[in-house]
Amino acid sequence: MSAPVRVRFAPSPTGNLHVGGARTALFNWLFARHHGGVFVLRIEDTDLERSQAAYTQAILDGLKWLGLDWDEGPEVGGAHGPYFQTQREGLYRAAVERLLAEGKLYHCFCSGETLEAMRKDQAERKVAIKYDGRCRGLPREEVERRIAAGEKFVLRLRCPDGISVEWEDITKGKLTFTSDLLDDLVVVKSDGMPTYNFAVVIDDVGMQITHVIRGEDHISNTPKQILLYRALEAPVPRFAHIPMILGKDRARLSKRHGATSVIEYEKMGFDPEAFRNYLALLGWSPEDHTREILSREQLFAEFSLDRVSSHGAIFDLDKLTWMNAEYLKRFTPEVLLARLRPWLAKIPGFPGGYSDAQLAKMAGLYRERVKTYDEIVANAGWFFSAPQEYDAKGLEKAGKIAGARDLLGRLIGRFEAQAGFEEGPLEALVRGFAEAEGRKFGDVVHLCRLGLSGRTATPGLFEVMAVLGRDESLARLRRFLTVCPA
RNA sequence: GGCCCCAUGGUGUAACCGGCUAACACGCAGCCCUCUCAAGGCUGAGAGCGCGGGUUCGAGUCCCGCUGGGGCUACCA
Repeated sequence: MSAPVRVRFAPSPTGNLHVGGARTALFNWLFARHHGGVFVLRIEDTDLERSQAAYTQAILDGLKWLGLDWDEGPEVGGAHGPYFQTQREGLYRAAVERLLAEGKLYHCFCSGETLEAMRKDQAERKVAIKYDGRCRGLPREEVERRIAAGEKFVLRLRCPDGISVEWEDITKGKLTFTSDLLDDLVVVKSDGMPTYNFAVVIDDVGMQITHVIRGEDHISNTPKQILLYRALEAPVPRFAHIPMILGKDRARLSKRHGATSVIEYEKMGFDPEAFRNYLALLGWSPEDHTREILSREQLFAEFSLDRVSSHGAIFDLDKLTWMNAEYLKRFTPEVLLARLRPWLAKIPGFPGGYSDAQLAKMAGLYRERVKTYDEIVANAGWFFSAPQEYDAKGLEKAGKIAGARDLLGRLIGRFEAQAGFEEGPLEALVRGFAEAEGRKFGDVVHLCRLGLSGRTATPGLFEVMAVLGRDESLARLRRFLTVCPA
């Protein structure tokens, strides 16, 4: 038995959950579930300037919306907490003291301006930009004196020269870096907070993370972190760097490409399961790639890091939309109604006098006609309030039907005489009526549709009438009679 | 500038350790169905696998170079 799989998603609360982060979280979650491992959520809030508690909540909400549940982390706790980096200062300090005692760190008093000048010079000389180590050999007395004098300093890790740092990345294969190009990275900032690279390593070690699955933008951080693992004499986890999610121009997805945070997709009316399914297929595919609609159980069963592709993937709203529609089509009317309720509630007049059964039937009528939840809001409003106006094109067409108003009048008479109000008999009635009148069935249908909805496009007329009910249908048609072209 | 990653139709992917007429899906076009709109069914266009060299009987699949794209080069994460 190998050690149990422990993975983590470690966002920093400086914004909402982005689709890139969401996909990273998803892959971690799927990997953990596939292996029966543990999925840890850790909040990296060491950037005091930009971190906000509200964002932490937004990220948790985003993960919950996607249905990604974590086994350890905020709200659920766990044996390896705390799960906020700002609450783990003691752990960092202990590590720092140890490394300092072992001579693996050193104090650096260089100011921002000094460093800037150094980099500018290196840039001009077209040489690798890195800290030149000028504080590396400061005498102990000088260090102590300057600290006592209240000078600001950071702590840097002494990086070995001339060695090659490499690891076998699960998705990228063997990756190699020369330590000569690596900075003596800052481990503790002058405000006393650990830097990202340092905190990550301390926490991944402390939380016994076995696999680090993250975006490939972290590849170049990895050798630095490996050096840190070595300094700490801690086991190095496996790494899997997954490709970025890109905009249509192949640049990393950003606001200018459109919506980037998952909350925006929720607001656009996407179903979380569909969104999650779509995200799973961005950079990964199951062995049988002809199947694309995958339940969470199927994803758990089939997810594997070695089937993650190695190049960036463009986020395709069209395909996401298609997938969303596929999900809607698979829902029963009752399930659809349940998911739709928050959206329906925005419609003036909702729920009118309709029973849940009627509402479910209505949802069912739109199931194959809308691709997102908010489309139904835009299209089904007329169910809840009679039309105040009628589609201009529709009226124009009605005007071309000779004697439309009288025709409609006679049809209303027939409806009034009709005992029940089920779609089958209604259709039979209208077909018979059209034939008797020598009219095209379609003309009669279109006239009714316009009268009932004010629209030229709705679900099937007779199904609509059955849901609206006898009284409402007749009331609407009678009103339409007063404005119907003669 | 330096370092690193990547490269199959418009998009997402597939093609096992080299053997294809390069597959699936989205999107697109046309047709069918039809009371509208959808949905559905059928058909089709669209890549010869970034480019150039190798290796091999044979390469999208291996090697080298180039080009292109992306990422990182912070006391941000």
